[in-house]
Amino acid sequence: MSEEADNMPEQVSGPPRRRQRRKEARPSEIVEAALELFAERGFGATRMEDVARRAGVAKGTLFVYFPTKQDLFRAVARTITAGNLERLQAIASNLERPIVEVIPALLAHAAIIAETRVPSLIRLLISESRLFPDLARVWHDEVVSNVLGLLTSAIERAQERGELHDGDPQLIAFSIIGPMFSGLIFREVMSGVDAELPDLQKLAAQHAQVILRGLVKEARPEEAQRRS
Amino acid sequence: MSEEADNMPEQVSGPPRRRQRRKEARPSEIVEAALELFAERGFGATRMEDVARRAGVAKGTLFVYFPTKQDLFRAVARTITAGNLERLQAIASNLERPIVEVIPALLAHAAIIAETRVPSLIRLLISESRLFPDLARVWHDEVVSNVLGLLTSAIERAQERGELHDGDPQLIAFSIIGPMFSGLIFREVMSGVDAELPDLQKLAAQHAQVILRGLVKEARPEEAQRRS
Amino acid sequence: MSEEADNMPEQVSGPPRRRQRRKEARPSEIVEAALELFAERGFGATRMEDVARRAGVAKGTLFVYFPTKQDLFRAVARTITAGNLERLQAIASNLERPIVEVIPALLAHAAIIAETRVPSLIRLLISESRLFPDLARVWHDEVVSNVLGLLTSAIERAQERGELHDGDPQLIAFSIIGPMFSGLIFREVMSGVDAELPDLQKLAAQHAQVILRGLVKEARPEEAQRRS
Amino acid sequence: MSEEADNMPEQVSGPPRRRQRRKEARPSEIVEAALELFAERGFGATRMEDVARRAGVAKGTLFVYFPTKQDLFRAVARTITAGNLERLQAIASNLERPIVEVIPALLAHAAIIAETRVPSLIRLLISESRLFPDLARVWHDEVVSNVLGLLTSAIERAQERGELHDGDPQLIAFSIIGPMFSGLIFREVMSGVDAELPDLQKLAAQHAQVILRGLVKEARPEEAQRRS
DNA sequence: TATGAATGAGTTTTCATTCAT
DNA sequence: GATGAATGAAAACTCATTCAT
Repeated sequence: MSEEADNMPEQVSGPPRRRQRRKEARPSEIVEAALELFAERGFGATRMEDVARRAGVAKGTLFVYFPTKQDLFRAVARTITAGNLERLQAIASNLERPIVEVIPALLAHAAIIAETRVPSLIRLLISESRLFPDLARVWHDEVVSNVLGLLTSAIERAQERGELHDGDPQLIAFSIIGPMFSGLIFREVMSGVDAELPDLQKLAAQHAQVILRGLVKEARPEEAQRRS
Repeated sequence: MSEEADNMPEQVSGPPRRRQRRKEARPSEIVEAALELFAERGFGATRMEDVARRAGVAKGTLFVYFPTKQDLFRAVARTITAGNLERLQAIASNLERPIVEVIPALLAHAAIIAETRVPSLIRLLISESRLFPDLARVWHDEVVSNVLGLLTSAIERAQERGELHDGDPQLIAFSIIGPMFSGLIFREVMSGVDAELPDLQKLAAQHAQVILRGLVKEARPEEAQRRS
Repeated sequence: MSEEADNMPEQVSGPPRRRQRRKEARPSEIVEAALELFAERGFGATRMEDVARRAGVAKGTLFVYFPTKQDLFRAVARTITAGNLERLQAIASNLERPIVEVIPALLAHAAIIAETRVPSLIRLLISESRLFPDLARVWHDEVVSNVLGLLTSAIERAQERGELHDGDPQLIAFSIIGPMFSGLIFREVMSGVDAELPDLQKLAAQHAQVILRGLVKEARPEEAQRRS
Repeated sequence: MSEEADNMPEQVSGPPRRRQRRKEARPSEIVEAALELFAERGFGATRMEDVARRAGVAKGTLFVYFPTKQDLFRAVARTITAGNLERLQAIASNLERPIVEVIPALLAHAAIIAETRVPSLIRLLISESRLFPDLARVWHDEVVSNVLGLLTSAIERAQERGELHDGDPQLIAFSIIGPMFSGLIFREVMSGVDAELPDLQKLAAQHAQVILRGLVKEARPEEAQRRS
């Protein structure tokens, strides 16, 4: 397994310039380093010393900004949440379009996200929400319920317009997103296994087709696709 | 005598369950106790002492059967896998039926599984596969690829029979199972949050309807349902 | 300054017999070692590692019996208090005698105590009651108020019998004991200084004479002394 | 910016007292702040950061004037000693008067001192003389031996004049001052306990009466008092 | 000089693991 | 085998002290 400080060239090279003063930058540098390590190894298996090393600061410096390891983790969690809030804006702004366009776009977007480090952050949140119960709450309130809420109301509107079949909109949201989420977790967990990983790009495209065929009333999803 | 008894650390876990002293059962009792605790708290946050207490044995006894904590975890992982293999037999035996029957049954089955402790075990595997890379491999080889494989070939056969639309069968499998898997993880992670949790029974029923409509060629899924 | 492990011959000699099992004895051995070091250096300047070394156990063993350093200190404080309670019995049993006998005996007793480690324990309590507020309370309730209370009521009885001059009995108690206490503290604090330290034996004898002359009505304290 | 501000450790000590920025005053302001904190918490439990905050300067500034924490403590000790030297002058100038006047005045003076912060300084010296052996020496040479010396020679002169009974003058000094010293320590240590604390004013008056009766030859102490 | 962010040696504390009984 | 007291390496955390600004 790879030790830390392997892919952070600016750290190891040359004599470490000591005692740089950059109070503004420090906390976020530390949070960023911690985020990487927590995502790689989880909370318990990450040592403060490793975080310090990756952030390029002394062990004690961490405690200048974060009194305990748990506080550091909470800051990391907040950063993750905040980062995803931005992403939400982009999604939200698209949800006014016709549902037959929204769904493929949303799924394609999910496939793109899967190429970022978001999947490993999701894995982190799934793992550590056991030990940090409020983590699940924050993540729910600030991210999950938003995505789900926006999608759900878009579905409701489409149902009211008679475009979609009836059905609980929240569950329909699961029907739409679920396969992408599962694929993303699958890839994340199985990345080390030399198994055939699902191509999320293709999954997005194919699932869009299937789910639209299942959801859209009287519609030839093929036509819908063609239009977009 | 025990003047300091009030200073001794009190464990969070309940009263020690003194089980029947059956020598042969020891290892599996220990594994069972460890399974519960690992699922509750994760590998890192579970102390061997807690496992011992819950198993009703002395700390040292754990090491008689499992040389290290990691070995204990591997035994736990093996048990989880084995447990699910049995479940697989049941699923497999049903996959010969017409696909319009298989899919609703499979989803209903997933909804039932969600009521067991399987979801927390899945969470455990998602969490700890970071630290135990072979865990992901074993889990993949023995469980996931089996389920996915069986379902995939059922889909292939149905496609060959002209019952289903074309499409990558493996990705179709994700379209089918993904929403249930996601709902199950959602419930697991958000159980502590007073949020509206998806009803997996309903999700299974509704998703079956939607996905069949999306997948089945020329078929009125309603008819399919009626037939079953 | 003398390093530890200097006056504990049985510790250093020979290969340390490891892993001796003496659960009964351990806590008190540790408390005893801690007591010595706390008395020598105070709470803050005593390292747990030193306590462990002096007690002849591993660092971790301390934490088996005392979850925190503060808990260890509290156990030490309790031991000190308990030890002095025994001493109190001896004093109490003598207080029924005529006051002219009681006072010289009490002062002589104080001079003897001064030869034990009690003075350094008193110093410890004076020092650390700042950081451990309940320490002062316990010490007051269990020791000080007892000594003072017993002496005070002996004085009251003597006043009622017309043997002693009037006056607040509690303050008279200070007049009696105060010089011995002060001398004891003086010796404790100044022991390292090559100053002339008061001989507490002589102080006890002389102060008895003086204070009796000041307290006893119509009495020739010389006669009182002669009788005893 | 200061996103983590809420994670920063909040100090127990009050709001930073921003004092006038008078360069010359700096060292003594620092010493004063340190004096207060050392007296409140002792040397070990006082952090340099606390001292800086209370002195209204930056942490680094302390080290401009005092190379180490121990040096700061020594400066504090010197200040205490110096402060008391002044007090000594006042006492000394009175010791020429008749002993029956000197003793009550001295005791009354002690009762007044008890209302200042001197008792907590005495406690500090008692506590820290363990770690700072020269502290005891300085304190002895510059304060204690002076008081004791002056009082002792006053007693000697009175003995030579035939006013007082025979006896070791130094021990007589303990008989005189001891109760006040003890009462002062008692109040200091037990101030947090809701116990009955001795009234030092009354103790001074009553002990003066008692001790004079015990010390003065052929004298009615009542007359002596009346004269003063 | 004054500052306060940064440091790192030193302590406390944890807990998997050992081993005498 | 079973036990649980004891261990000690490893981790979290503290704080006097340094030094770039």
